[in-house]
Amino acid sequence: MALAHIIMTGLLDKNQTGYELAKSFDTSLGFFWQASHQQIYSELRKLEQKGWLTSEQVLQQGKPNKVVYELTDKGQIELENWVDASTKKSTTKDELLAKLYNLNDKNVGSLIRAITERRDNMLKSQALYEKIRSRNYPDPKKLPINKLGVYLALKSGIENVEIGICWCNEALVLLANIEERA
Amino acid sequence: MALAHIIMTGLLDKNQTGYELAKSFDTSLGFFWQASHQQIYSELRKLEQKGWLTSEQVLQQGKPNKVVYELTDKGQIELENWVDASTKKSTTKDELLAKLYNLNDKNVGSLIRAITERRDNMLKSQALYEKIRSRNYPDPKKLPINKLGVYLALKSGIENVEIGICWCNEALVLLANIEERA
DNA sequence: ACTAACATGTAACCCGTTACATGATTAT
DNA sequence: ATAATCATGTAACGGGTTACATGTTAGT
Repeated sequence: MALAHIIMTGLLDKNQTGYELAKSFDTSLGFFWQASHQQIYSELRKLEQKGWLTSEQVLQQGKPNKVVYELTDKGQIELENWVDASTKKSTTKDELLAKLYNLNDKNVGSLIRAITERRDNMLKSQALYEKIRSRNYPDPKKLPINKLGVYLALKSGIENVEIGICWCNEALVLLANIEERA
Repeated sequence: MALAHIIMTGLLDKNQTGYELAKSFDTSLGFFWQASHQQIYSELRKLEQKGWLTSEQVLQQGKPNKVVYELTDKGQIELENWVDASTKKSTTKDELLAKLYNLNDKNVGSLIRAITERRDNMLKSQALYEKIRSRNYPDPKKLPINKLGVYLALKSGIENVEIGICWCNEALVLLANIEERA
């Protein structure tokens, strides 16, 4: 049931469409949860049926019409209950590390390419997160309580990409040595 | 299809039962992939049907009989193709960070408890990983190629829990301040 | 001409979780 | 007594992925 609550979390600050929420899942929400637009649209309809959200059609010209969702009081109560309830452990699915278990002199090249690709992605994420940090959280000591949690989540993301990038660089050095010998 | 290949990876070194593989998913494989025993048993049967594994019944006394699986040549080829194929991005699902977005003076207490629990779990993981490191990888420079990949995966896990623990500690300090004021 | 952004959706399928089930042995 | 370890499994349900579908406007 977590996706439901994360979508509602995305609607705390401002009302949004499914499309906008999907974009959030590519950026800010994206470093701790992934969801496709199909999942989001279908979940939004379920949440409205439960009375946790309301929706409003907005007609547009030159663009498709859109549906803007808003959190209800009932939804807010549900969110609070979720926060207080027990929290599931975080999970990771990382094919790359599994592939590394299979390292040999025939597949070093493929693995070097995969690690390089990961590093490039992480560098992009890092740039994005740092931009958000310098814009919205230049002085973390002065944050009001309602922004502190978001800041902590961002910080976690930044720290993770940082060591992720270091790890990629170190791994690439080690694997480059092997490839030379082969 | 990744679970299939990760199970086969688990059978590279030695033949194992579903039960033993499930335990690996609680420890070594566990920091980059999670799977329940139900998933593992059903996947093992599928893999045997595809001819990527073979199985052998081992009768035991005082314990339930067990089924030991072995990787076939066909399975090894399949594994190699998987390593060379394109790698999916790693994904994370982390409820705790989502809950932090909802931080307010009423739920600080719950969040402090959740972060404390996470830190305790990470400390346990850290102890386990460090034990594995000191036992099997005391001198990483002298590792043969077939152990280097596993070492790199372990290193990634160790680095992740390390900064994870630091992050928890910092977060707890910040949230403790808020709780005092409330 | 082609691609990206905008905006939403259906359908089929596979993956993953939860609950339930069995039954002996060993340790606290 | 109670719980943990060993060892495997079924069934129901819900979550998530992949493929397909539509149609305009703005930029290269």
